[in-house]
Amino acid sequence: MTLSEEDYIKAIYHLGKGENTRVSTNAVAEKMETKPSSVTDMVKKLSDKGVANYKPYKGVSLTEYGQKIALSLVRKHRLWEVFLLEKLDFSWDEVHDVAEQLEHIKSDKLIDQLDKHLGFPQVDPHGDPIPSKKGEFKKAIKKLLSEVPTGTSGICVGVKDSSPPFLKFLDKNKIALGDTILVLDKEEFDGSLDIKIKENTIHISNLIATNLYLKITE
Amino acid sequence: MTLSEEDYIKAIYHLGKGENTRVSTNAVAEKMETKPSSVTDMVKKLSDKGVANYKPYKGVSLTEYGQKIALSLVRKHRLWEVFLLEKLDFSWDEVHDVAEQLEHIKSDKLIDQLDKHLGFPQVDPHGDPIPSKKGEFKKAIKKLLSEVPTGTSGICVGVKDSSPPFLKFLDKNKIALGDTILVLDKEEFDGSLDIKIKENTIHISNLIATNLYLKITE
DNA sequence: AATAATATTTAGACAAAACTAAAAATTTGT
DNA sequence: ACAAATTTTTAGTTTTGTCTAAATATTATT
Repeated sequence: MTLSEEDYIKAIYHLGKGENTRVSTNAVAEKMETKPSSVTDMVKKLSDKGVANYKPYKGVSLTEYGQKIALSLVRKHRLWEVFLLEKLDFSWDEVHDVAEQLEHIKSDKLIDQLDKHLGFPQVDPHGDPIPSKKGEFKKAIKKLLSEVPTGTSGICVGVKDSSPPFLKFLDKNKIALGDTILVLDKEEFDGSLDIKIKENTIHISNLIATNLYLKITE
Repeated sequence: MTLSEEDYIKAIYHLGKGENTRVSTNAVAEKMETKPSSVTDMVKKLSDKGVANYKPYKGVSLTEYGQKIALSLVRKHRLWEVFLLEKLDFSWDEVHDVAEQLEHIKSDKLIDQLDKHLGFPQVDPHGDPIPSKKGEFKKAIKKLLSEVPTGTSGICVGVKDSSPPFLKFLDKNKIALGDTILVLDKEEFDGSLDIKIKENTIHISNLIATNLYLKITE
């Protein structure tokens, strides 16, 4: 697969949210920052190659083969993200763009050894699961911290309220995007909770918990 | 620079052996495994871009700017080679092809952090020096083990005699390509020497020493 | 159900990087 | 120095991936 073909495969995969749903030409064009006519040309080619399933005016989906390729790209992307964050001290928001380039490197040995070097991680820095070599992986869902049951562990991936006072609060309590959070206990009465975050145990109010998004894998 | 342009720049650089000498169209074509006419087109383009200096029928050389680009590519290539060998357990002969892809990744932070992660190595697994961020580096030369003075340290990069008995000897004495060798002592009388190789000190005959190539940086 | 709005495809063109075949310049051999 | 051999360039094509503009199909509106 060429670089460009791989990018289209990934776009179709992500627009279909991992399900094998048809996606529209315009949706792909917007995601790829290209024109719909270019998309038509490319999905025809991908169809000829047995990667995609294209019906004029009806959108595209990936074939089994196409999904395999997509999952292998996702695996590579997420492993590189872990590498950049853990070994090269990149920050949470810097990893994506470089991983976008690294995912196209072609070498099975490279990715197997990278996986080993990183200790076979299960999720990337954004809390998304890393597909296995065979393409198996658990789904991840995003939930408010206030909505998960006691005992749940997840990765902090976003805030609902992004006002300066709230962000300042997070900073003061050393809660950052990318941190792993474990819910230790929930107080029925006021909805406050005890959480473990980076070796520390802290107590937070319900208001805080209703403004923090967690990504959890089932 | 595009991927293809970068490959041409590297080819011109290496054919000129790092010196800023003119190289012929045919030489570039052979190295790039392409046709001379394609080279003519490309070097014209590189000239227009201020990267190369092309005179019809007289060959090409790199401008100052072109040399900077070449050195940055060499730096990236060699750092990735060290990474593959030291962190991902690649072998001596597997690193080149993958590094050839990785060297095109565009991210200054990536390469700076990789350098740090590897402990700022001075040479790559083939004994070739790694240019600094600014493009400075020492020259490396290849010499027979028998010809270097006592106290010299270098990397074993090749054999003159590649007959099975000799290769078997090397294997038995645990001498492999990529190993660092330090010359401890030379015996005037028969030209035999004491060398340190991977924590072990061994004694080898002159015949052996005249068949092993070492790469040393001044 | 007819028309308007939107989405998609087709047709034709372009830039990058390669190729082939033929022409032109340079180098070599005598 | 001149013909032969070699090297290099030019001119014209091809492929990949993109674009614009025009045509066509689908969906929405009244």
